[in-house]
Parts: sequence; C-alpha cells; structure tokens
Amino acid sequence: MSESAKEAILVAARRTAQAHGYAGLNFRDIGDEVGIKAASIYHHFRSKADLGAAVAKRYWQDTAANLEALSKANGDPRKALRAYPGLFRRSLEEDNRMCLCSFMAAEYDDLPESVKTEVQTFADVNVAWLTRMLAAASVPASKRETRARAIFAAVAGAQLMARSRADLKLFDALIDSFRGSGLIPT
Amino acid sequence: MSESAKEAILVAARRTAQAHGYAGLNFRDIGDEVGIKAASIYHHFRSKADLGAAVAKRYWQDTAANLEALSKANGDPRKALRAYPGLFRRSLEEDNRMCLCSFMAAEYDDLPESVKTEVQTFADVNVAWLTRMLAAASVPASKRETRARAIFAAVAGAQLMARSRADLKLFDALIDSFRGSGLIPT
DNA sequence: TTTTCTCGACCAACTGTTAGGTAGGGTTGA
DNA sequence: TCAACCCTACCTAACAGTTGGTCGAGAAAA
Repeated sequence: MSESAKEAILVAARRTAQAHGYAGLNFRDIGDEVGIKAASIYHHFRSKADLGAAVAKRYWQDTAANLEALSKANGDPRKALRAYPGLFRRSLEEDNRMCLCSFMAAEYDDLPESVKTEVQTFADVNVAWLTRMLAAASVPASKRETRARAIFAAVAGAQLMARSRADLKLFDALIDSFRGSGLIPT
Repeated sequence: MSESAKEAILVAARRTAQAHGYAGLNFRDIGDEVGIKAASIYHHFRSKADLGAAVAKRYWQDTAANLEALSKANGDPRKALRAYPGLFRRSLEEDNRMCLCSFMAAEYDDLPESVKTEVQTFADVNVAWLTRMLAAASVPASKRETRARAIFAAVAGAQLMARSRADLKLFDALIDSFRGSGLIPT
C-alpha cells in the first residue's frame, strides 16, 4: 500500500465530496472504501480539514492539467472553448456527480480556511484559462476576464440545475442556449 | 405562540438552510433560535424531512409571490426582467446567504423525496415566470423556455460564485456580463 | 375537562480524534 | 552474523461531543 493508500484515500474522498460535499466526508466510509480503518487515515492526513484541503488542491491541479490538454489537443482556442463544458458534463456522467468546488462553494460558511483557499484557486484556474481562450475570440480585452468569470459561473449553474433533475440533456440544452445567446463564443 | 411558533420555526429553518443546507438543519439550533425546546418542534412537523419539505415549499411560494409583485410593479416585462437578478442578490446581501434550492440542488443525493419535489418546483416557478417575461422580449417562442432555463441557471451560478468570495460586486459584474453578451435581454 | 403545546430526560447512532499497540522491513553496531 | 533498534503502515479500542428522534409528565388555554 503505502503511497498508493494515500492516493486511494484522495480518490475516494474526491468522489464522495463530489456527491455529498465536504460535510458528507467521513473517515469511516472513506476507510471502508479504501479497505483501511478510519484511524489509519490519520497516518496520511493530520485532520479532516487537512484531507479536505488536499482533495480540493488535487482537484484543481487535475483540472489545470485537463485544461492544458484541452488547449493542446485543440490548436484553435475556439475549439478548445467549445470543448470546455464537456469537463463539467463528465462529472454528471459519473453517477450525477458535480464539480467538487461548486459544492464546496455552497458549503462555504462551514469550510476550514485552508479548504476555502483551494476552492477559490479552482475558480481562478478556470477563469485564467478561459481568459486566455477568449483572447482568440472576438471579446475586447477589457471585458475578457469578466466574461471568463461569467462563462464559468454559468456553466457551473447549468451543472447544478441539471444535477437536480439528473438530466444530461438539460445540461446540453443549457450550454447550447449559452452559445445561442452569445455568452459562449462559437 | 401556536401558529406563530410554526411560522418562526419555518423562518429560522429557512435562514439556516440558506447558509448551511439541508444537512445543516438541526432541531436543537432551530429550537434555540425560536426560543423553544427541540422536542417541541415535533408537535409542528412530523420529522426533519417534513420540516425540510415545508421550508422548501414555503420558499417557492414566497418566490412566486415576489415574482408576481415584480411583474406587477414593472408594467414592462423588460423592466421586470431587469429586476430579476435582484432577487438572488438579496440573499447575498443577507449575510452572504444563497438560494435555498441551489444549495439543496447540490445536496440532491441526500434529500428526502418530498424535499426533492419542492426543490424542482422552485426551478419550475422561476422558469415559468421568466418564460412569460421573455415573450415580451425578442426571443423566438421556440427558444423561450430553454432561454428561461439558461438565465435561471446562470444567475444561480453567479450567486454561487459570488458567495464563495463573499463579493457582491462580483455578482453584479457577472449579471452585467450576462446582459452584455446577450444572455439576459436588456 | 379536553385539547394543545412545552418541558426535561433520554436513546442509539454517528462524528472527528486520540492513545497505544503490532507486524514487518531496513539499518545499525558489536 | 545476529541481535538491537527504529520506522512505516496499519490496527483495536475508546474518547467526548453531536445528531435525529422519542417519551411521559405537566402547564396553558379552550
């Protein structure tokens, strides 16, 4: 086990948090899923706050990597932009899960400070990437970052609404509508 | 007390749920806030699920009334539409709270069936009103309802993002961007 | 008197967390 | 070479606090 145990804990915790939030995380269930006793998790993480922060950090790191891959696979930023909502779609495809950081944004009042920081970084990572992509679209530089934030917020909102109906088609329709109205460049 | 106790419980529960979700609801705290023993709440609501459903139902009923007032106060649907995001802004103004049903949408997996129904009705109420308002804007009838859903989702997403920064100005900027890009008619 | 409501006390289940122990591998020094 | 030691990874057992929920007794109002 050793290093792979820590990885397994992070994965299990991420999946749980994507469905039940930070409040839904508990050491017993994670231990069961990993095949370890709850107390043993303390060998890898000092506290629940520590685990939560590690999970959220890993989450935005993975997202940053995914975004990088997206802009590398699609030479044209417009095509990358087109593929962006697919990242949020994937969570819904996985048993109607949602973005970890959207969930934690809702739970914001009850989050340890260290977790809050990572959640905000997730948004920053997304906005920064979107801003770069928008530079290639016909969005004036002065409005680029705000537009990036708007797209991020809208896609997150679409995911939230689609989740509450467990309806992937609804998500697709919402994204289409964002494109049709001009919010997301086509 | 009697009827006013039940009302007070509903109000306290709503405020708590807007900040900590359905999971954050607990009878002790509500009792304390109302000035009643936790056990006494059972005289008014049969279970936590019952209370949750009642709170969510009251929430969309109040929202329906607010929306009606909005379209009455603004003769022009375009003006009413302009005022719509203000409803979501108000939650943020109240100690950075958020839409009860957005929070519950995130918690969807852990919601009793009766609560889920009310949460979906909240979305329906918003979409129905927006669809009516869009009829007066230059949105083709075939796309009206989908656009209504898109606006609802986007505004909810903006609220979520602004909450995670406790930043009202961010919310305003996001809404402005929704308008500037054409998602929300001006 | 009867109904309506509130009370304190209690329960089982669950929470994050700690103390202390054990099995096995690696390193050390005589 | 071999015993002594230490480290990592995990364990059992229990802690104190909180959760949603229930009970019978009694106060208040009709």
